[in-house]
Amino acid sequence: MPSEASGDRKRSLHETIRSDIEGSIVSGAWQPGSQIPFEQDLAARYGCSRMTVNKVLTELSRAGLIERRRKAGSFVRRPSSQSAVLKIVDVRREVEALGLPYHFEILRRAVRPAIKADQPLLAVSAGTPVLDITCRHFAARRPFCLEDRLINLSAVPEVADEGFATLSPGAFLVSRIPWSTAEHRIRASAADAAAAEVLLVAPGSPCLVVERRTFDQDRPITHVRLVYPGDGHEMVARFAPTGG
Amino acid sequence: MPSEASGDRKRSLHETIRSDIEGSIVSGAWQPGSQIPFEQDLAARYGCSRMTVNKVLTELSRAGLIERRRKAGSFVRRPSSQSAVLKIVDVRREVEALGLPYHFEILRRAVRPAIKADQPLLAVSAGTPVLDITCRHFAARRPFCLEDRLINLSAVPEVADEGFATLSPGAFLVSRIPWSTAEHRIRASAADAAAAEVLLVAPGSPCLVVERRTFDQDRPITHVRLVYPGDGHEMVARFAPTGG
DNA sequence: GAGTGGTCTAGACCACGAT
DNA sequence: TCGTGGTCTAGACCACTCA
Repeated sequence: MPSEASGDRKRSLHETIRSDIEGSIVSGAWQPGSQIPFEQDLAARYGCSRMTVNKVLTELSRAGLIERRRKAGSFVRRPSSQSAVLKIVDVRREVEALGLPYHFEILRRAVRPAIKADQPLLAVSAGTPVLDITCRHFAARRPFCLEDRLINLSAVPEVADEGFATLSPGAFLVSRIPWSTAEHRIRASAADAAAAEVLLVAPGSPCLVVERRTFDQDRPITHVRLVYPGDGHEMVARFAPTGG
Repeated sequence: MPSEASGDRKRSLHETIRSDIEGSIVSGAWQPGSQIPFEQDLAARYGCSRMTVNKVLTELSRAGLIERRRKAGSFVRRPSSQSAVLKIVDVRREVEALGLPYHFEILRRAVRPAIKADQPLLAVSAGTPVLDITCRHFAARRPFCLEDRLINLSAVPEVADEGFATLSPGAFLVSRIPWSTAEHRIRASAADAAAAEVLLVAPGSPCLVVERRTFDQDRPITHVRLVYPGDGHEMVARFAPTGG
């Protein structure tokens, strides 16, 4: 199994091991759910110490390719539905990173009880008070992003009194509210009439839509949908194989 | 600087160290660009071996929080403009995660010298041999994704002889080639005529476009553009703030 | 040249969890 | 119970790079 193949440039031992295992998984040679060799066996096979193998398997575990259980061993993880792990900061930071002046405006704001249609977005029972807010972000005075947000007021009651004079709803929440989990969805979508009007694009033109649900210990905090118009917006990411 | 605070029982030493350093960085106590202590100093400060500190700093480096240079030391990285950090495994795994049968086909394949137009995609000098390949991925026999890929043959010469009979180009590369960095761009785009025909959608309909450039130690390996048709495709991500 | 990070070793002890 | 992974050590050598 050790590759030691011809033409391999100078690679460290753990890189070689990792590449071998990753290849076996991605190629399907090691099926999801199947057990991979124990650390000791891999160490013997590669003629190295267990630490070196452990480093590789720990990385693969963090990367989500394998799952490890004490006493049981390590297993190829079933490809989870998550195809992406994503971090997003704040629209303001996003705009300023482009070197453009930023401002935003609140288009709509209402405190109301949650209705059934809210539940796929914000998992609260009907009747729970929510803050329903729409906001438009600008970069260099041009519409940059449309934000529709629901906030669970039973989890964050103090938001009801916030005027969002300087901080946008998203920035306010980030600064005040702890959260434990977030879930993102990214997709391409055609602009509907309302979004097209607000974003100054033609109806039906492609938009990048980012939806995020944020939880604190399984308690829903907020749901936000960000609509970025047209080809203009790119999300750029740079990362290394194992890093978070 | 060691926390050693009350109630920190359950955490391992390297978690404690990581948390301390991460805190100093995100709180702004350690400004971007400033140097952080050497491994030996941190080891002495925490009374542990250099390996333990090295593990933490390697993780932080992979996570993009710090930058490390031999002889010079480790430094707090300036927050980059990246709005997202993203991991994508492989289209095959993506499809199988949806519980759908997967297959792919090679639509076009050519070995040719790089031209100037390639340079924004793959940073190789003109004339360098590249493999230019187009491939269509299917989920449940319906077009799922269109892949246009350039591979730097001077970095990966063995790919020129690969038939991609069972492994798609992406899976093949992952299984064979080490990489140190990848850069992703995600955007919404209107399907052009060619893509629309191959993906069986109407021209101009919104598509999710993911572009990825992969490097091994600053040497370009491959550029790939994945076009996912319509509203159908979502990238879902779940993550926690700690960034593990 | 000298000092840093990058990697690796050959041990060790512990915690967890399957049996 | 007892084998596995999780963690840590106290060394070591090498490669890179700054001075």
